[in-house]
Amino acid sequence: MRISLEQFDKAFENRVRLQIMSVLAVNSAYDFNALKDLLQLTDGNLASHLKALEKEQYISITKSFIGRKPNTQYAITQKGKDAFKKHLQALENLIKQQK
Amino acid sequence: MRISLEQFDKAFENRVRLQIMSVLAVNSAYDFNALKDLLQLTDGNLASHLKALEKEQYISITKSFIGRKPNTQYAITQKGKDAFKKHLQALENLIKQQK
DNA sequence: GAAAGTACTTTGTAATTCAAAGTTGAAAAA
DNA sequence: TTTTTCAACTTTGAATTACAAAGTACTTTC
Repeated sequence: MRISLEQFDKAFENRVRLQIMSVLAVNSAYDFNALKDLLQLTDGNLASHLKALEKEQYISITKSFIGRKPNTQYAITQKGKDAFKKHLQALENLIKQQK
Repeated sequence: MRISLEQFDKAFENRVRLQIMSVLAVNSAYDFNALKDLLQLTDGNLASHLKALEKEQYISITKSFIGRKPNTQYAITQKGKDAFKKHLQALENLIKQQK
């Protein structure tokens, strides 16, 4: 017997990125500072994880101003949704085997 | 709101170790070559992942001979069971939020 | 004009991952 | 009895990843 490790998405192996995707999957958009607060990360670290997800085209970035303050919103893309769903399915299968 | 990233176990972040734990959770024991075959890894790579899990005391190692050949068996410990269960619970919660 | 806030980027260091090569000890083959 | 083989590692080295901290650019508020 063999197990394919490729059912799991490398981009979601890190728990910060897993959580970011989880948040963006259930919220139509989320901004930088709210994510930073939610996940308790330094801004540099958060920015680099977001960049990694953007590089995979799993999230999109929209910059604007709210009042006079700059605001960056992150949203999941269709590609991101598909990939995340597939990853969760793989995790679910693994969990199911345990029961 | 805040999310604790610590609900996820660092030792299980890597998908090789996640799969090893999954196999050992449902099999009372598994040997080196069977794991190697199952996961399609080089022996060095597998040995290092097993060592990482042993270091956490999540698995135990039993060396013996089968016929005249050396055989190393790996088994999950109680500590490993508890940690793995907790990790799966965290994953399950994350999945549940998506539905 | 100084300080503060947003959202980065850069820098530097430490940790992680992996393949490949080397090692050990016992057994089988020559 | 020397050699080869096999199991199960350990070591090495290189690439990648993760993270904090510091630096940057632009703007606004004091």
